[in-house]
Amino acid sequence: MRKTFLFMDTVLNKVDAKGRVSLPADYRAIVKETGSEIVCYRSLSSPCIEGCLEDLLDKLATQMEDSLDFFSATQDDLTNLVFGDAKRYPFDSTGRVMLSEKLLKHAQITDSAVFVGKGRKFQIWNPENWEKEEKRIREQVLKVRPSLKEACRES
Amino acid sequence: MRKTFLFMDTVLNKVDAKGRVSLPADYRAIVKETGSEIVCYRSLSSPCIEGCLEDLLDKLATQMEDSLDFFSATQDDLTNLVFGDAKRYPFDSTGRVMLSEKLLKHAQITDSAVFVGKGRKFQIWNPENWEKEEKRIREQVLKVRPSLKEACRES
DNA sequence: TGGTATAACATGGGAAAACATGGGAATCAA
DNA sequence: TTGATTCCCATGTTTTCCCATGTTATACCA
Repeated sequence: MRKTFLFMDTVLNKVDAKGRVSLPADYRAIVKETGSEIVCYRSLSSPCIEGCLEDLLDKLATQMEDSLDFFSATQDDLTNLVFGDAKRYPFDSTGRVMLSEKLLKHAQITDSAVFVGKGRKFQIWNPENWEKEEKRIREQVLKVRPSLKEACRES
Repeated sequence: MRKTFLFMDTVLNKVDAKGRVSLPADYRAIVKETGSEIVCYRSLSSPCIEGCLEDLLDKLATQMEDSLDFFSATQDDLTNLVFGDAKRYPFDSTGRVMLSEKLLKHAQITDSAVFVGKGRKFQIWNPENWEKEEKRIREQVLKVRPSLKEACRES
């Protein structure tokens, strides 16, 4: 049994006519070993799909549940947004998930998609969009190089 | 056997002439696997129906019982309202619940309803109302974005 | 090192199961 | 009896499951 579970690497896969995509093998291994499930939702900040293990969202739900604040308005908004958009995406015996119309549209994905590891989460991008985004990020990082340490701590 | 039980996603279903609605399949799976029951009540803050597992209300009751002086009188009143309004909603063999006149009226639901996941709870909205509400929430959340980041980083 | 066998993987397509939904019969209460 | 509620069956659609194929990566042996 391994100790760490990190979504890594960048993998390009095809999206077929039914909206199915192969989940990278490494990701599938994580799901199997943790006994959890993949959950996806529209990224709040970028035109991409974001995914993580259901465990992560469950932690969030437990925090809310235990906060002794059953009727908080702020919590209400947040939970609606997060859980209302998220959905389980189990993969079949060949390792594919079926992404919904809503997600594909948000990420402008048609016939192929790029999986990008982010540690505890991962993202799914339209290939061209990701190319631009990666370039943007690299430039941005170089620009703020001196305070790079700082920036990483934030996110 | 899964580890986590979260109401998620946004699902639009029809309400037939008898007042019956299909409970989303994922929700039914949760009910079956937990052996609990769906409980619904009128939301205190919004024109919608709120639902959860009976287990959750039991937990709320326990919290009230164990830390009486911890809660404000207001919280106490709110809890009374919920328990006074809540009722079990079992589903039939085809997976449908029959929502009461009272609930439907409160949520202004006539011929279709939207189920919105909230983690340990879920809501049922009139489709048009939900559309407006979601827009409102998105704007609201973006406004307080920094604290959202905070919340996500935690988990 | 080079070449081959083997396994893992991505992907296409079709069959089977699950699902939402309409309608009717049976049951129950006023 | 009337109206409402529960239960069951029927149908069309969507989703899931499973088999087949080609490709890539890995392991093995000479």
